[in-house]
Amino acid sequence: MTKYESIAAVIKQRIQDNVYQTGTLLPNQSDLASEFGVSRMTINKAINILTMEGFVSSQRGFGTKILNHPLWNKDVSPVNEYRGLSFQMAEQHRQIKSQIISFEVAFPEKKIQERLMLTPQQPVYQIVRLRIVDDDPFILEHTIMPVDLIPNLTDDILKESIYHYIQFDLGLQIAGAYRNIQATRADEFDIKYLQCQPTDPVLEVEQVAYLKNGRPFEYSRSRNRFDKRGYTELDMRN
Amino acid sequence: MTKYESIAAVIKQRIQDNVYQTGTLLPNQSDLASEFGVSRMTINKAINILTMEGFVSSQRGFGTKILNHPLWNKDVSPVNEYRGLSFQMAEQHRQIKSQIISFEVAFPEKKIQERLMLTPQQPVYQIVRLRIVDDDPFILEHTIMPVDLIPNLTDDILKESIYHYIQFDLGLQIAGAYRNIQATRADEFDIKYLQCQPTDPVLEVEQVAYLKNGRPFEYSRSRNRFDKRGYTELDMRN
DNA sequence: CAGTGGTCTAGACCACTTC
DNA sequence: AAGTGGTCTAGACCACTGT
Repeated sequence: MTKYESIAAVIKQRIQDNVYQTGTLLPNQSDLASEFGVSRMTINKAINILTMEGFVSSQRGFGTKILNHPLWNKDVSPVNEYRGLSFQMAEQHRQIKSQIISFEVAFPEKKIQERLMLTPQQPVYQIVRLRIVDDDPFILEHTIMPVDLIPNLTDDILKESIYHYIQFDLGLQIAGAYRNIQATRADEFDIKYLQCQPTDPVLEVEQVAYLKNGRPFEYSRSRNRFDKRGYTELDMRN
Repeated sequence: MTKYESIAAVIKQRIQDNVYQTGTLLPNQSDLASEFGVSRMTINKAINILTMEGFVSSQRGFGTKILNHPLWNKDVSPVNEYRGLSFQMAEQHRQIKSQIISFEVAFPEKKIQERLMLTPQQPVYQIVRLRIVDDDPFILEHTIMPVDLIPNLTDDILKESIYHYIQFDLGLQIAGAYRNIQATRADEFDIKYLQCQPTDPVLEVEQVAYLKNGRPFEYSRSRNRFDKRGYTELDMRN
């Protein structure tokens, strides 16, 4: 934990505890620097974090205003995506179960070769999981990963969190992801496992996730019941 | 234009010109600092920009690898959203027309009062526009904005870019936006103006956009023909 | 005008990777 | 051990805001 991260956490707590009130200004950066006994650049970095997370907004020559709008809660996507759906749901005290529909190894088809930068001879896992939240079918997840990058994948890991396994057990560093979100019609799989009607729309999140070394390690298509879940994000900048 | 922005632009150009090749490492930060005649922190900030934009990925103790994956092109969303759809389409050399379906002033209903933080007595614009790209109906956009914040809105502005008017003519600073993306069924409006079938799914992007002073200035629902357009984003971090 | 945040410097120390 | 990027400092100058 760096200094600017801890300071950001403290200020965030003060906002949530109403020590700093919504609509008012934060103390100026010099004062905060004195209080925390750090240089102003460190305060600046802390405030940048809070800006990206939507807690404050700075204006040169004026100050840093506290926003903390109730609309955006912890459900917003980018922040939580890499901790996986399991983590996200636990945070909201919701029970998540993962039912493994299929779990196979095969050679990748052409589109997957391109997306995951593989040769036709590099085997991949092909996983289909149904994510069930509070006993309702929620998301049907088709996941494809290169075997050489994610070795020794087991049923037990799939039932828990793949992301936890990748980051903590394998020690791989995630750089980010490319996503494409679309509305589609329900296909046979959706009808069967998500228990939806043939005429129901489905929200599909297609994702390619990358490691810091540049290698893509996951291609996934998450098919969401349209009436159960949307994709939410907070997009703030300096 | 700051130093780190110009340096980021130069390095980006070198990547696109293959002076720095995909898969190799960037020169180290000290060398780049010498070359550009700036301190290393400035180089670091430049590289942070390139990281967020998906061009490179750094690993402590190793170096900064050049990614530049062909998958993500200029169509990715967060970067372009605030320049408006007009700008985005112009960049891709596509012709966009905006047909004004309706343009009224009214008192806001309850949901809008909450979203835009208004009293029942503060009037809002209610705008419905059909965005037509290359002669095909693309998006049906329902936009609601407070009159006091965005005065003197005219048909001419609506046919061009609202975002240009807000940022350049009114001089307002945009902080960011909250979005919720869902799949829904086509309603009567969609069928009529997007020319879709009653059973077609529709991709709806619901957005509340905020100014730096904390005030929300826009609530919009963009209804996209499911077969014409998805929502794409690149989500990279340090 | 005084006060604010944004940028920038020239160094420093440290965590980490690779050999 | 050598080299890398991440953090941090103590200052400085500047652009911008309010009155």
